[in-house]
Amino acid sequence: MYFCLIKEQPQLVMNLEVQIKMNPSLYLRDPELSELGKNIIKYSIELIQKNGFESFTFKKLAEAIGTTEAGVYRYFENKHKLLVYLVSWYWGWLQFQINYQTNNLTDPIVKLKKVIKILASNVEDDLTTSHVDESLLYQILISEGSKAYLTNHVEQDNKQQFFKPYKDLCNTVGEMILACNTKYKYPHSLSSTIIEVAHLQNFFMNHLPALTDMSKSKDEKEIINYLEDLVFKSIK
Amino acid sequence: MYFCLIKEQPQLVMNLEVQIKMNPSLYLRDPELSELGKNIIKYSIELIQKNGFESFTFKKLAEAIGTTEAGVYRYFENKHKLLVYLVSWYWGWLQFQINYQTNNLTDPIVKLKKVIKILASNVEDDLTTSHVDESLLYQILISEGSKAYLTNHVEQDNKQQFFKPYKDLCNTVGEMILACNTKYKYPHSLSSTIIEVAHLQNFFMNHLPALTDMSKSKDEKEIINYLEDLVFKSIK
DNA sequence: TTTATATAATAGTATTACTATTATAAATAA
DNA sequence: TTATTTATAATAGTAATACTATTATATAAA
Repeated sequence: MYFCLIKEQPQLVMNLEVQIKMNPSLYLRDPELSELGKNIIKYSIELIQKNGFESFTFKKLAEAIGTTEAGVYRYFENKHKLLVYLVSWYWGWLQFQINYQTNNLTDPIVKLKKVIKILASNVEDDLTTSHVDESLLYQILISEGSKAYLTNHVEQDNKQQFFKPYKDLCNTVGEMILACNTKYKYPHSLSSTIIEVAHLQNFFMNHLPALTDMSKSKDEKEIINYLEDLVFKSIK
Repeated sequence: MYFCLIKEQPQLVMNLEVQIKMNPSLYLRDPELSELGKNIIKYSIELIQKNGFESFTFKKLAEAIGTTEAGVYRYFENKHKLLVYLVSWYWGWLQFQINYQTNNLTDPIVKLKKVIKILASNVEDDLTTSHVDESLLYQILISEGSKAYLTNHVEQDNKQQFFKPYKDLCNTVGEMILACNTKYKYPHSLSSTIIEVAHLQNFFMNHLPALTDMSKSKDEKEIINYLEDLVFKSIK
């Protein structure tokens, strides 16, 4: 299980809050368990989205929060692990969203279309996760997501299960592809292709429009159309 | 024009050498015009491929070559511009390869298949480019290629035409897609998708096999099969 | 009350990414 | 020829980054 519902302030109201279960190897101290920890998550999302991962430092983060550099280091070993934490959090949250939103659907094609839409859409901030702005996190995934695994230490990171949420999601989508056509030969590859291309085309559309055909409208609906065309022609 | 044939050692033999014309904004001094410059290219390819771009520094490069850090800084402003230089060089070289190898083909489908193969294959070292090992450079493109544009300064870089070779290649492949089916709606997006997915699936196959269906064989021919399936079902 | 334990702040260090200054060599002009 | 410009290279820095070690403070248990 990757997520659970927890009660907060049980003495006041039944305030259900979604919490994504994270791999403990990603952090030194669980950021969910303190105000400082939650601020580290909140402000790192803001800073990385605003200035990019390269210019993001723990010193700048600490200044934004009003703590010291060492304060941040007590929670995360380095900025790369913090990025992997944020990216994993997003995959876990997406997994929850997909399960939740496709739960009631029976037609596998309708289901897969819904998933493509979820993968390629900038969501509104989910208010059940107070310190995480999913909309900003989606932007981070587009611009910085692949940097979580494009390193020289991917294989060690993989051994520590850092990419399990991504692989789980890829499996879920792969199964939905097979539900449409059991004979399709590349369910996992197509699944990772949809996920990555959704982000890439979004980045290109906004920054390098010559690499897409969605340059004029800059509308993510066009990316959804392109992906639907790609996927359903492939598995038909 | 992005490439030309130049003569070297004309007094000895007609030794034709392919030279890729590079955007002068990428360097402070043209590395092609001196021994030190050529060594910077050669050893940066070796070091980045071996240890990854993050751990690559001008100091380590200088030590490998036998010069000083400041010696490298005379050629490149920073390591990111050097990466963009290498990536651009590769796209220019690929453009040349594609033009050269599909020149004689008339059937647009045969032509596009050839292009997919070129895009997804690890080439052997092209001996006409003495100081560049294309095979290592291909590995760099897979692991580090997207870092050339996934920055906060993409748009400034784009204004300086840093990504022109990539866009030109994307256009060439896009035209070949249209030659197969003039009514296909997403030639540029499909083109950038093929190029990026060729690299991504290769990386996943070798490092995160759960994200692909080519994990057992680890054979790039399977990536070519997957891409052919994807492309020709899409444009049919 | 003492002692352990957790947490936080201070003050460092090694490395990275550069830059400014000085030195040397080659090319050209007087 | 010598003087002078120009180009190139080496030395020695600096500011910022990515950490770490040590010390201080607060809290909780014995």
